[in-house]
Amino acid sequence: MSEQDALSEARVLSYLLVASSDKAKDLFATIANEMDIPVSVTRALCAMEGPAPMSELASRLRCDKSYITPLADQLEEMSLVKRVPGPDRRVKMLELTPQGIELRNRLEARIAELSPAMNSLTESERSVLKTLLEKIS
Amino acid sequence: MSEQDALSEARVLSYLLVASSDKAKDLFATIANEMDIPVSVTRALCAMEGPAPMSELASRLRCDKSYITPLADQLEEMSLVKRVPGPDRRVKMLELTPQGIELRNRLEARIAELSPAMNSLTESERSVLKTLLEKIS
DNA sequence: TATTGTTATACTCTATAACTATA
DNA sequence: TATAGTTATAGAGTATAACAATA
Repeated sequence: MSEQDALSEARVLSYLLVASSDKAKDLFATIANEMDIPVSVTRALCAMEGPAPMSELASRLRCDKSYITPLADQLEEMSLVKRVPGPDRRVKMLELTPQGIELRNRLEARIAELSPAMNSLTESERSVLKTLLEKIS
Repeated sequence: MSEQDALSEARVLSYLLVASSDKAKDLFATIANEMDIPVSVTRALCAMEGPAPMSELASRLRCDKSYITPLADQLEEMSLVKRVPGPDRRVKMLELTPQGIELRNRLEARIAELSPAMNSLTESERSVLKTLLEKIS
């Protein structure tokens, strides 16, 4: 591969990453709209596993902590998560409620139905993609 | 793979796509900041190849055409592109100027230096990633 | 003094809708 | 009537900075 091709590859790959993530965001928007809930809520649910400090959700969503407070408020109002005490008294952990888990499961199912990654790739391709994305994240 | 794992995979993969593309956007922001130009300009330059209608840039950037007008104005003010006549008189094509090409080359070089995709993946891994991303785009 | 989360505010990005000119 | 681009405006999403409580 020539040096110029290598440079051009960097640009194209970065552009493709931006484009495909925009597409993933469109998918969240479509599903959020179907389910009549805010996109921010769907993204938060997809980023949550077990109980974790609010600051960890901020880092997973790559946003400022000040964005998490009203988001967590909304999630609590919708009874999807609850704030629980953390290891020290400054920390508040977010924990999915049973309703939160149930909604997250429905989200997963719908994403699986609509996602181009699920529809256009084989199982082994998805596995490779996941590995590669994890390497660059 | 169990059915539940397949669902969870869909969610995790979508989350990873969003996260990695956000990271790619951060990269553009960092470089734009270094070069003291707007992020929108860097993204436009990376999405442009030969002369193309303004509407095509909109579709490459996945934005509304109304966003392209002021962006093209800015690109012209910076002497990076010029509007040239298209196949019919409604269409305006955007064409990179020599300065535009020069800046795009510098952008490419900087992306190649900083991009996690270039730094953390081998050449063959990048090739696979590009193929997979193109499949789902 | 440093850190977690909160609050109030401001800003950036981008879309919507109405418009002009071509087709 | 439909399409490409333009304009003015509005809205969503998110960050910044100052603050409170705790470490």
